Amino acid sequence: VFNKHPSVSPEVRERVWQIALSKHYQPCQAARTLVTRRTNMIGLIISEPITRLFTGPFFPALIQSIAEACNQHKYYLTLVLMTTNTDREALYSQTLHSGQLDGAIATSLVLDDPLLLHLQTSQLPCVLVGHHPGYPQIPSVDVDNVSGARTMTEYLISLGHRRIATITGPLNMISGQERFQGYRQALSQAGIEYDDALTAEGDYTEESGFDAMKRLLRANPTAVFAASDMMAMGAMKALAQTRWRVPEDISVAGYGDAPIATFVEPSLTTMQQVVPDLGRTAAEMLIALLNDPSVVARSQLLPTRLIVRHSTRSIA
Amino acid sequence: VFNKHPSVSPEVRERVWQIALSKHYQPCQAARTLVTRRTNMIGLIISEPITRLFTGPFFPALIQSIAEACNQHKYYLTLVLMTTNTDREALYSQTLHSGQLDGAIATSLVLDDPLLLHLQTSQLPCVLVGHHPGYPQIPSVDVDNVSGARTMTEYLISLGHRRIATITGPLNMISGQERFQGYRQALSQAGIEYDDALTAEGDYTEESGFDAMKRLLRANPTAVFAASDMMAMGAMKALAQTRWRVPEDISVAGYGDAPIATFVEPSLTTMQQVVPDLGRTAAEMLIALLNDPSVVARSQLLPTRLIVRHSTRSIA
DNA sequence: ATGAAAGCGCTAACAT
DNA sequence: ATGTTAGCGCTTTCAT
Repeated sequence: VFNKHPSVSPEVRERVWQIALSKHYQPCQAARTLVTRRTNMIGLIISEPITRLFTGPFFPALIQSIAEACNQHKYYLTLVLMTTNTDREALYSQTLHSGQLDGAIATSLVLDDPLLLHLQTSQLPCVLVGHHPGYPQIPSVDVDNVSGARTMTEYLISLGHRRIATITGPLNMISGQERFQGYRQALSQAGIEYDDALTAEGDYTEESGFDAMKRLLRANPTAVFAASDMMAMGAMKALAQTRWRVPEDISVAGYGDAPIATFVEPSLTTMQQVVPDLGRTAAEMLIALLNDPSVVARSQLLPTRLIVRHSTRSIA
Repeated sequence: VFNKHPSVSPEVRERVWQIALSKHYQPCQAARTLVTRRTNMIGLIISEPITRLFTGPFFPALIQSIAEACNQHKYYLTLVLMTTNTDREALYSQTLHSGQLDGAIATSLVLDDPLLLHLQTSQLPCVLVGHHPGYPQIPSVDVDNVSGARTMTEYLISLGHRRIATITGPLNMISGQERFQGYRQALSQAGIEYDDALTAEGDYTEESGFDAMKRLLRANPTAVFAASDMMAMGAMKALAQTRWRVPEDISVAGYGDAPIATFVEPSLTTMQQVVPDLGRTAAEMLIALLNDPSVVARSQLLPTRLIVRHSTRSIA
């Protein structure tokens, strides 16, 4: 009653406030939710086997930026993680339909992710981090994977490289496919024939980059474009083991601008993706949607930028 | 009514279930909470300026392991992060008293953290990751900082080092103080006099390690013990810039066994702390407490283990 | 300007 | 074994 009503005041107002504060009174969210139908809770659903989840800096940065944006707008963030032994169906329907969440941000979806259907039928407002061509109506924020990968590959070509290998991301994820696509676009635009022996699939982790590089060595590339910095670092580790020098014998390029990429010797040439922008944009998009369901959220594609460091060199 | 009652069944049970499933029916948590007084929600409160938060692998691993344990026990995890412009008092009292949380896990507290008082007055069941001597009654899980740091320092001493510098963690945090204390214990046990010029305070970040190392160089150490791997890596960067070779000219040791520490050249000697164990233990402790408030949770100290890699060498 | 009352969707205790 | 009912703590509406 005394919560926000502008009419009650002159009388006891001040005294009530004092007492409330001193007793740490907080209105019970559950009761409030029951009538207002709002929880002020946003769920971040990371639909990825957890083993991969926190090996790179991407998710931490994403979580942080989303949490920050949520806090700023008085929302809470709850983390919905998939564990290996989680019953996904159960978790999804529970999470999405129990009314615990005002909205959801989902990320790291595979192409045929069951979450997408759940999201649709649930009618829960949501925003994707990473777009999905099969569900264009779900608003999303993403980096421009195709053009980023193309830019990097073009850069390697401009350095005189012809035998450019690639370590792709998981090809069952959009980002993996698109970066691969960008790579092929650049090759074909430069009139370089695509060679299957120069492609190896990874899963964004360092280990997968290491393994992929070992396989690629047989094809004698002069450069390699890895679809994530972690894989690029794994590749460099494999190269070091086999006494290839970077960048003298082979140029290595990554994707994502992981802070760690400045550390390795030589520091890694990479495509910058501003993860905090991704997270903040997604959160603000969702919150705008929640505050006014009539707004039509427009999906966004954030730019990437080439960062040249010391792991690539010209072979002119 | 039909939820779990063991008596209702034989009749329509099955049909009701089918319909429920097909309509994605989920009981409304808010209403349920209102009467049961349980939310199945656990809050992870990270009481640290976010700038530091995700620069290392510690928090990601901690979050992941806690989330995993929570999911396993049908709890949700909500993340309570401090942003630079957050009103801490408001956030605390809201979070702790609004009944949104069945319990809390708090970490990264500074010595006089206001959260501790809030936690006490709120009566909310909670577990600390990282103990606090001023609040021994709050159950906690921690790694053995003192003995870990002592072990590492003893190891450096056993390698023949005498002029051992240290880059401490934040001295307003228990872990920072204790690792420093372990370092001093080892020195004094070996009869080496403590030299203030060989100590520099950092804040666990790589940048602070870099800066600290620059300052320490004037004191001509033959070894340096950094209280975190990230600081050790910053130190190695500073050393590389000034042409000190590791480990030929100076040995470098870290703390925490960050995965990244295997990457640097040379790979980093460090103290292993099993972060997933920290998180899981904390979560399970809290959940046990929630399920049966009569249990008295016993604080735990998890062991650390010396991992010798290539950044340290004997100067015998 | 203030007080009273209805009802959100559930659970638990009770009555059949 | 099943159906009925009270009330959890709030917001909102309506009556004073």
